[in-house]
Amino acid sequence: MEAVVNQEILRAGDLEIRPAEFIALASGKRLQLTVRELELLTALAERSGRIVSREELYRVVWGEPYRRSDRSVDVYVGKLRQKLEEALPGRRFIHTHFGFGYRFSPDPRAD
Amino acid sequence: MEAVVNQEILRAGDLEIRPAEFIALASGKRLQLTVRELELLTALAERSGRIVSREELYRVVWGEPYRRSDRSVDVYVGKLRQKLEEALPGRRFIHTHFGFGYRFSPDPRAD
DNA sequence: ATGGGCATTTACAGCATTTTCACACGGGGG
DNA sequence: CCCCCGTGTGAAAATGCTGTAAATGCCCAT
Repeated sequence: MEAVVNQEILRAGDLEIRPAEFIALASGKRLQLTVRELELLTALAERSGRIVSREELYRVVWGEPYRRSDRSVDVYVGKLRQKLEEALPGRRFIHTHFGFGYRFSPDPRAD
Repeated sequence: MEAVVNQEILRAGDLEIRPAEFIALASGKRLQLTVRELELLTALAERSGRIVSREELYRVVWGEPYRRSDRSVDVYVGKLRQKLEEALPGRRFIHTHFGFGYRFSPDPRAD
């Protein structure tokens, strides 16, 4: 399934994402994310647990054309990590898989 | 796309390979492979049972040009054996055929 | 027009992966 | 039984990927 939907509410640990309202909450507190950041986080959370390639992420969040040299995904993953770390210190949601891409995991144990 | 399929799940004994997700499992436990390692394992598993020449393996995994002096395939077969041995001790999946190449066999009896 | 916020691009250091290399081993033909 | 050449292995060298910060460009509201 290409993930469910935009009217959905995504939960992942202490995180709650409401794509329809352009809102993400960390332990009930609202995260100050930009549109891109929110969309990237949503895309990752919708694919929770599996490794997602930059190519796929770029396609979904930015829309089609993707050049191997484009580092946008990396940069935005960095920004997300920063804001998530600030909101929920010590947890790590987004994992790097060298050569493959990124994986979102709500569960600290499944790392 | 090369040969069969990326959406496929390959099974071989206690091994399971999901090329689409960049994952290989040994008895359900996830193998920590790099891109090359995973691609080589996939190439071998897709040709399970037959002897595959270095030339063919190199062509499929690396892409064309192959020099007789290149030992990359050997080195990576070594790395795979090491990681497989660690995950599934005593089994032997990749067999050497002196002068010809390698053969992948999921079945311990068919050696 | 100007400033502010966001998106994108670039630069670079650090490190994981990949490739290359040297050497020891061993199977098979003579 | 020996020798030769193909092979396994470990490690060094080269390559390429990623995290981070900072520069640049873009758009909108004022």
